[in-house]
Amino acid sequence: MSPRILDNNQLLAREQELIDTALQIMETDGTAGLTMDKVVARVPYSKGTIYNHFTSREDLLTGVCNAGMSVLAELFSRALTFNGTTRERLLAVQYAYLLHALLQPTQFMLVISAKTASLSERTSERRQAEHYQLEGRLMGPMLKLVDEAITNRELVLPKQMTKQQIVFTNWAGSFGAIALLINSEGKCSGRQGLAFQSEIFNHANLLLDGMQWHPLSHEMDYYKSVERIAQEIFPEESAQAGNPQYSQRMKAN
Amino acid sequence: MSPRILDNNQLLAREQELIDTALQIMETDGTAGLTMDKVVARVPYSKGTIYNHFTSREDLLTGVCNAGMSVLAELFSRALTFNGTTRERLLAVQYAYLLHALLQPTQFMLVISAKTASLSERTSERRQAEHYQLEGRLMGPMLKLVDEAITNRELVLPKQMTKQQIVFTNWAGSFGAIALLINSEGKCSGRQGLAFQSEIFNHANLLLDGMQWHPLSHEMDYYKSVERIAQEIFPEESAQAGNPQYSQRMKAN
DNA sequence: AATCGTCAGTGACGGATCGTCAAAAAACCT
DNA sequence: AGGTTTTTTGACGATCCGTCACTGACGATT
Repeated sequence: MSPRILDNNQLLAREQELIDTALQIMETDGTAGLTMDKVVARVPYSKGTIYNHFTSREDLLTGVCNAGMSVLAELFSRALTFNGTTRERLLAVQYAYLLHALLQPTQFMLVISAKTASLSERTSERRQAEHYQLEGRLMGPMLKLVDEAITNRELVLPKQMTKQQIVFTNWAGSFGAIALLINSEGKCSGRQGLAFQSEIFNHANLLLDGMQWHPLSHEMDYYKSVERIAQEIFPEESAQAGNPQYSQRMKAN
Repeated sequence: MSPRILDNNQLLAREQELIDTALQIMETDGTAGLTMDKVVARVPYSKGTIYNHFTSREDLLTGVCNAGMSVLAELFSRALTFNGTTRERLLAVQYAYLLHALLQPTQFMLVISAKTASLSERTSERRQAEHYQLEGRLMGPMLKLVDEAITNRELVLPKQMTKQQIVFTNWAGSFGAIALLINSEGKCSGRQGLAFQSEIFNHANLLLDGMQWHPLSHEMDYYKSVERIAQEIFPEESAQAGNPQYSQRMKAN
């Protein structure tokens, strides 16, 4: 009656292997350069087997996207362990978001593509559900942070705004700034490197000041906070992302 | 020596015709559904002729994007004629942006795709230059608005921020909020219609309050402003975008 | 008027890609 | 060992991109 039931763990491992290879290809050839045939060539399975895991190329892309969201959730958790005010910890989360975007620009942009009709329509139910669940895992901690800020009296909810809206508006701001900058390397006259980072934090600080999330930016030096976040929470990642001074211990100048 | 010289105006007209057909296809089949063969089928020219105008499918996409930016620039100009404070007029520009996104979601998303390497690498020099020039035509008026606000004393430049950064951060905020919402119809639990609009304006108002652009949102009812903008400047477009109450004169209830 | 030279236009074709499916191989059961 | 069910395979049809050898239209020249 049941000749062989495929080991579920083995299946998941293979799925991860496929996602990893897909990501490798995308890092060199871009999203448009990802081809099922290329994946087949790099992997000991045939095309048919791959299509047993992913219903289409788009389904595979959503898989890569979900994998990225998963590591991002991990970064968010770490960010929230920062020792500081709620506003500083929110900044830490945004810094994590920025790091992720710098280290994995392809995956970062994938999040918006995944919401496109042409992608989501061709994505399997299962993976779509996984996607929503991951969104929750990203939003959840930030909602809790807002709660905490409210009970701490560091934030009072602006008129007719919900906690969800607070989180959304912060996310949207970071996303927009990063998305517009990340694909403008050396195009619009001279913004690069540190400018990138400061745009994101200018935006975040203006927004947080606007909603009166204390301490306001004139009451506290948030540039210092960002440096502390980079050094204490994300030294490795900051170094990789092009801020070598934050890496553990470089030969001092 | 010169058997036949192609009329330049005729060429431009044909190019526009091709862009229009491409846009029509994209409206029904999505960006991914745009195919050169489909364009050929709808047009009295052969594939070779089309490739005389556009070096690749991506070049055509950039052409469609540029056309969208051109009408957006027109909307911006109209928005700036609103009779009100500088901050109200900036809101009008953002409202124009929102309208454009609602009416032409495909073209709206194209702006970010156009910055992707896979697209810009395959776009002709000519059209790339046109693209940058259009960016200028969008940014220019907003820079002038910031200038005006500064001389009016309605805005003082925050520490270490340039006028360009002010404009960028506003643009990024609107872009992020719209981009995240526009592809979430009925997915994330219940946001729709008016919620869409209010998210964008919550974000803009928080940001503008944060940079102390007067009058602040507690000093003035900006919901009223938005309604005035919709009625006085964009009645037709607002109606099309799903706010029928703003259309010129409906049979009153 | 006949001929020639130039250039826009054409569409069949090569190469690449997606996703399928009939058949082969492998695993399991008795 | 033989039979049954699951899994894998890769050749194949369909689609799409972009090219290029060819066609034909038009003006210039004789």
